[in-house]
Amino acid sequence: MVGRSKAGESASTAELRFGEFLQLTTEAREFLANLFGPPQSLARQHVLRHDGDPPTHLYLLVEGWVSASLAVTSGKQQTVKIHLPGDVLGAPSLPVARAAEALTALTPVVVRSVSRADFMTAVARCPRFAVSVFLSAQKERLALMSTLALVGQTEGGSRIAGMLIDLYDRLTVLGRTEGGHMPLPLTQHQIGELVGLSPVHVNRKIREFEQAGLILRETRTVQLLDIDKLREMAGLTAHEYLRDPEWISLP
Amino acid sequence: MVGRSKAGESASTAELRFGEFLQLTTEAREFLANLFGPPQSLARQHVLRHDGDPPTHLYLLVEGWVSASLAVTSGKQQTVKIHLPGDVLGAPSLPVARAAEALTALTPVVVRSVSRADFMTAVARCPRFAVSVFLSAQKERLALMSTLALVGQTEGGSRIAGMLIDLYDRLTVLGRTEGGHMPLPLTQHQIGELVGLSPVHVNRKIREFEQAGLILRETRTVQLLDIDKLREMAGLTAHEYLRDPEWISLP
DNA sequence: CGGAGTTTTGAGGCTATTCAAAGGTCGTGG
DNA sequence: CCACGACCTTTGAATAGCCTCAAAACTCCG
Repeated sequence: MVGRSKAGESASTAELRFGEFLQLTTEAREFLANLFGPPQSLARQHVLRHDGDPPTHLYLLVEGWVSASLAVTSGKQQTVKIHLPGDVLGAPSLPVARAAEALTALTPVVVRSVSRADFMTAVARCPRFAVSVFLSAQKERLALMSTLALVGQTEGGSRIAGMLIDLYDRLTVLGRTEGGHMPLPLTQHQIGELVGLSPVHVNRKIREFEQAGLILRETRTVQLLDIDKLREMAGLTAHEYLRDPEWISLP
Repeated sequence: MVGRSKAGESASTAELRFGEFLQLTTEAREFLANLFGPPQSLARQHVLRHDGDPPTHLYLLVEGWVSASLAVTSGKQQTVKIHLPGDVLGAPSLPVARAAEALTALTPVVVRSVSRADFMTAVARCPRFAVSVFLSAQKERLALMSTLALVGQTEGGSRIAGMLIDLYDRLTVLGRTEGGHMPLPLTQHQIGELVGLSPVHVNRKIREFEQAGLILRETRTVQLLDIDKLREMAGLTAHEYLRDPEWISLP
């Protein structure tokens, strides 16, 4: 693992996602390594794709955070997903002529791109890949459904707790948390766009959390002091994802 | 078209969905006809699946309306999707051990079921089917993203307008609207669970809509009197879905 | 050190919620 | 066919949660 090359690391990012539900064969590893283009570095604030752009490419996020957001008339924006390393960006707009979501780098990022033609060809040619990306898409649906439930049915405190727990759990899988400690490179304004609250109200709630001893803020970082309490506030049932389920028989 | 058999009608329901993005081959038609089991009738209020149940099957909705909803602690519920004829029910829970969404018949319904094993085998064996269901899944993600944007960023009136327009457009594709007229077999409580408002507030807003001359209510039916105005209130950009895009090359 | 962006705080107002109760509608059983 | 009960809709009043506006304090980068 030590001294692995840049290309090697990128490949492992791809395997992280596409091997999530299915064991990867050596052949599939080979296949994945060549599907995505070379790593590209982009600065914070860079817009990978505006909404309305023709969705010609998908991106594999290798490093950094990216937001996917929708504009509503009245100038407001809803962030529908915070993408973390390993995520595939831009897939929801595959079946439409103009991209629905804007993709914006929240931190400096590294991505590898693939044309939608190449991506869909891979889906059609490689059953293992098809099953994998199909199940990933369903997982994303579940994530959106959970967020919708949170935003639609709970008050501010629960929403923010839910957002923190979601990011914490996902970062933990990536090995990027440590004793309740996690990176959080989001402004309070951005948190508001994520959970459907005004920046001012986000501030008051976060402040309450801190005074209640639930969290501790540092620069671009938070420490979750009472994860169980936060999880309970969010009030969502955690999902147990299946790996290599017996009911999938590949040809 | 006249005097078509029950089985024939069911098959056409399947083709409606799976031929949405791709032309169906005769072979694929054959394939689809045998994938789903026989039509089953279920009464209104019947729960096809509780949340927490093992998600052993998917369902093709042939006739009627079905809601997919998530429970949050505090006893509230968020309806994440109103399913109409042609929809596939239950797919989001494919990758998890216990179903996240409950599926409830809002009207008397007819469904055809398929085991998840058979469904996933079809994905793995038939590239055309894989591409089709993959794109359908992305379309569902877009729908959820739009709903989330509506619920997260707009006030009550816009949310209800958005819900009406969404259902109107989907029913129109199915040929079930006529001059602004559409079926609406939802209680105001259910509308509230859909858009994140209390039943009382839903009532007041709907009442306002009626007094403003935007809609006209009849039993289990609404007439949209000013569709353009409602669409503007919703404030979401409509998506242009692609059929048989040139960038999909099948083996 | 300057300036842009971010966080914090206060005040007032609006939207939506809860609770409670009355009035309707519909299906069902007598 | 009518009467009853369950559910749904409607209305009012009080309250809670959140928003907007505005300005001050702070942070970070150049």
